[in-house]
Amino acid sequence: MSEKDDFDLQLFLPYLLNQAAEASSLAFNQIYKNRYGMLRTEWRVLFHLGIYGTLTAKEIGERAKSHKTKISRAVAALEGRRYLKRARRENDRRVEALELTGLGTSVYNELREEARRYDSALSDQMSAEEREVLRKLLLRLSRS
Amino acid sequence: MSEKDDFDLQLFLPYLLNQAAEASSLAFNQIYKNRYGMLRTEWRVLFHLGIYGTLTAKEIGERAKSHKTKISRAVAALEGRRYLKRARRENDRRVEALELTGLGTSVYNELREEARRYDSALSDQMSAEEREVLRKLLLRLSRS
DNA sequence: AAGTATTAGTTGATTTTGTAACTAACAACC
DNA sequence: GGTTGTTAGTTACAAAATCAACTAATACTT
Repeated sequence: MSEKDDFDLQLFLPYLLNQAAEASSLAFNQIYKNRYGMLRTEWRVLFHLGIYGTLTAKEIGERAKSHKTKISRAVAALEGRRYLKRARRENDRRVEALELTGLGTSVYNELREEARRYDSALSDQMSAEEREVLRKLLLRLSRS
Repeated sequence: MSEKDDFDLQLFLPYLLNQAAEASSLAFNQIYKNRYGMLRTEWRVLFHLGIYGTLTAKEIGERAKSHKTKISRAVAALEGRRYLKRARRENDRRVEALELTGLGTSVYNELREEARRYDSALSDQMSAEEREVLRKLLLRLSRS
């Protein structure tokens, strides 16, 4: 424990953010992983489609700041599990509109409820003002 | 942009934290990666040793919450680059005490200065109180 | 002191990610 | 209308992370 140097890694924001992100998503990861065999990018795609209805792979990638190969693979996996379907866009046949199936929607609904509960449990550890400050700053950092 | 669902992914803490963590470490990653060819776990090990002087692989793993195989490989890589040296502990020959070499120390010193600058640039985007709240909450979330 | 259990750390196989090159469709320019 | 450039998405290969099995040393138990 005795430091020979006064740099505090625990206070270095990129490190601290990573530790907090990892610790605070651990239990949620287990849910989509163990219960539905989904990967991180897969649940993100699922949520984007659940929330926005119809999107293209490119749009999801931009929103989630994920590379198109990751999205491509996640979409293929979700399609294989019959959670989503693709529809080529007639006026531009490079693009495909992605949309959840009934099955995908019901999985999304379940996971969304889990997410709500999970987020509440985390948020309960802070006051309303703290929560506000935290969300504001994290959003700011996400954009920078 | 039109949502068909009112769940806000941008406000879901595990997601938001991950986005913020990723965005805010991106530029720093480039520094240790491009300048020293280091990987994430490698700079973490380097920093732990730079800060605490001497640690075992196990201790680093506990502090950084990283699995021992990751640490083992990072240690091997840093040793190969002559950034650290190992010393078997005589009273318990399973354990090795890890310590930075002169070269490792100087790399650590440079990176530490980069980290300080980098952290200041991020912190400058917020008020002193905001910074305080953020750090406090992130620490709390890291432990949970 | 022999046998079993633990612990520190490493290695190998599998899975996942990242990078680059690719295909197919469209756009722009001459 | 043919060449060149761009865009959406996929595929192939390399790099890295994860998980399980392993070795070597120590600790417990009888």
